[in-house]
Amino acid sequence: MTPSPGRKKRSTILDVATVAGISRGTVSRVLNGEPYVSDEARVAVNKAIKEVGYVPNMAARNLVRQRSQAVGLLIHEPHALFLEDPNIGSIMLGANTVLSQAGYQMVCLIIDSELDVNRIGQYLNGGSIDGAIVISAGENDPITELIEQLAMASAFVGLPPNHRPLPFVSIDNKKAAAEITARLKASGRTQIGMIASALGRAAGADRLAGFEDALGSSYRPELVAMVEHFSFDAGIAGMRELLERCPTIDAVFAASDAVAAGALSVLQRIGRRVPEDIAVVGFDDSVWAQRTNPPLSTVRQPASELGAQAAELVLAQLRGEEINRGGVYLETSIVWRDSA
Amino acid sequence: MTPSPGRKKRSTILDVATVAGISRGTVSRVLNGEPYVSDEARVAVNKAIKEVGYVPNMAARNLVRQRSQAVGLLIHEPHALFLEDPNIGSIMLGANTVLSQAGYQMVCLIIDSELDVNRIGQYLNGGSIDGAIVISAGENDPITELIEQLAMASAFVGLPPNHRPLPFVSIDNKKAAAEITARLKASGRTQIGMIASALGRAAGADRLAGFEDALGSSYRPELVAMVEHFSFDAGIAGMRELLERCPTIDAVFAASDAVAAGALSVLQRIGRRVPEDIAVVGFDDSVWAQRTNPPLSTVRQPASELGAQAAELVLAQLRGEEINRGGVYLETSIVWRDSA
DNA sequence: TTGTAGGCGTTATCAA
DNA sequence: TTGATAACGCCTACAA
Repeated sequence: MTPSPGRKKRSTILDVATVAGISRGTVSRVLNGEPYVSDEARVAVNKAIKEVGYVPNMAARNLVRQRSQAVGLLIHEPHALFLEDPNIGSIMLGANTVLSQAGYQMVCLIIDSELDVNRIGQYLNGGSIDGAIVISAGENDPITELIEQLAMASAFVGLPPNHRPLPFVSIDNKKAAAEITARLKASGRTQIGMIASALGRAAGADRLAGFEDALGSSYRPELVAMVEHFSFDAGIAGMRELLERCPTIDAVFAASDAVAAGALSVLQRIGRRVPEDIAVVGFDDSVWAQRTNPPLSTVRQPASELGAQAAELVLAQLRGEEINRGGVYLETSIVWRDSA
Repeated sequence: MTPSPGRKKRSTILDVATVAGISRGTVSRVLNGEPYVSDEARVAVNKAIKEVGYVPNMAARNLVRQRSQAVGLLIHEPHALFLEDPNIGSIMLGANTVLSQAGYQMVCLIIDSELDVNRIGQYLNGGSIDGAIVISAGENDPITELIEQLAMASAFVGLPPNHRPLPFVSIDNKKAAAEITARLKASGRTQIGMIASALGRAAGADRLAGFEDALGSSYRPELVAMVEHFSFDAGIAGMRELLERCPTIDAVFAASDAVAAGALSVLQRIGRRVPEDIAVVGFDDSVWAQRTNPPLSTVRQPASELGAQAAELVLAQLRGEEINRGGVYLETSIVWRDSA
């Protein structure tokens, strides 16, 4: 272990210029690949750069350029969800790929306390990032307000809270929920229930709305259990509640795969056969879906594409382009496995 | 959607000073909570700050201070693992809590391509972060080399690659693996196999070493299946291989819970009862462990504590303190559930 | 094609 | 206790 000797002293453009025997201006031009530099100079500079181990100081560069060439990915999830939600990882990877290719550094900022909220406010406003991708902001999110006030380049994954008119990319949760519910109905089930989660967020509320829509007049409110999160544990609680309220229930639409997995575990424990006695479907087509027993029928959501498109949206704004009003909707599809 | 009008113009210290009717120096002193400022001035400055909506420009501040008050969390995982590994989320949360309380911004940087490697090299060296926490770097990792060369404040979660003498916090994989294997043996199993993963990394290699140690003379090489990753799919492959090589196998130590879950799915499909016919144990005590059927006996690893301690290690170096040579080891424990 | 010099927004040193 | 003023390292007109 080192006795923490402090970082090595970094060399500056001036060092490079001195070694190369030319002016700082020319060094800078080489650095930025500008035209009007003699090959001779270019070669000398590159040599000198290697020699002194020069790396540009970002703070100085950002200061004068008034931009950072970085985009933040803000993650604002309740603890439990953050650990479970496989979509987040895919979204991150998708966004990173796009930003990376455009020469932007993606920096993920996680918001997990009041302290974080303030600090990140500074980070956004202080010029450390040029734009932001926001994942799952809750209602009345202060960060969302800030982003709107600053009119900074941004893109939400999922609908922005409080219907703020901000750029976003999302799936149509309502439509997708209606589709899979309809399929359940078409397969002959008659007592179809739902474990609805996170009703405080658009994704949660819309899935319930789609469920209602699809059922129409046969919708029975007592067959809906409302739970807090899109989590396994919530699935357990929701399934128990449903069974208690209606023991003869023969189908369940769980608001997410994790919820469905929780529900399955309850059914398994009490000996209900899936799908013979009761059908279960989920939402997300996450890694969970293929690993439950039986594997889940579910709605496939293009998670990494959501991240990628959100990144594109931010980049477009950074380029000063007009962007499509009303947000971007990506297609979902139904994946039918054995659980229904 | 806004026509991307560009961000609002930010106000500077000078604006605040003008409004408050005093000099920039005093404003700066108020901002940094320094002594020797009259109450009168302090009040006037705070009022002016609100009035003009001032937020410090980080680039300028970082430039003059020569530090960024930010710590990077570098995630360098193969795609699949990143999406599955529940430890990563806990580590992130643990580290963020500590850094946040110390007034540091944690920024996660994900390394997923060659492009990323170069860009992040600049990010590290260019003064955008003061220190780095590194999760799961592979052998001959260029970023690790850079960190060592720069002698920058750092902490690895898990052992640093190539035995580089860098600060780290880890569990004792070998010891923990030996313990759970011994327990398996003590429970009367006689044909104990292992699905060993990620042998190219210390965590993977050490778990196998511990397994060998515990078995001693009864160790049988043919009862070890080597797989690439700590993943569900690898567990499937490994279990199949083991069954083929030794159909009478009666216990399996899987190198991670995800691997164990994959193994369980194979056993279930072919109708072997767990734990009656064959015992299965995992490693991590991740969310997977409690959700398999039967729930997994496994090694509990204090993931969020690993993140927290890594953060402390970085902070200590940033304060210029000497740090404990030889790294920090955290305790593990065995959690015995129903799978063995 | 190259050099010069002003300025980006803060902090920090020194007088006052 | 406060106000000038010189850095911090880089980019970018402008002049040469």
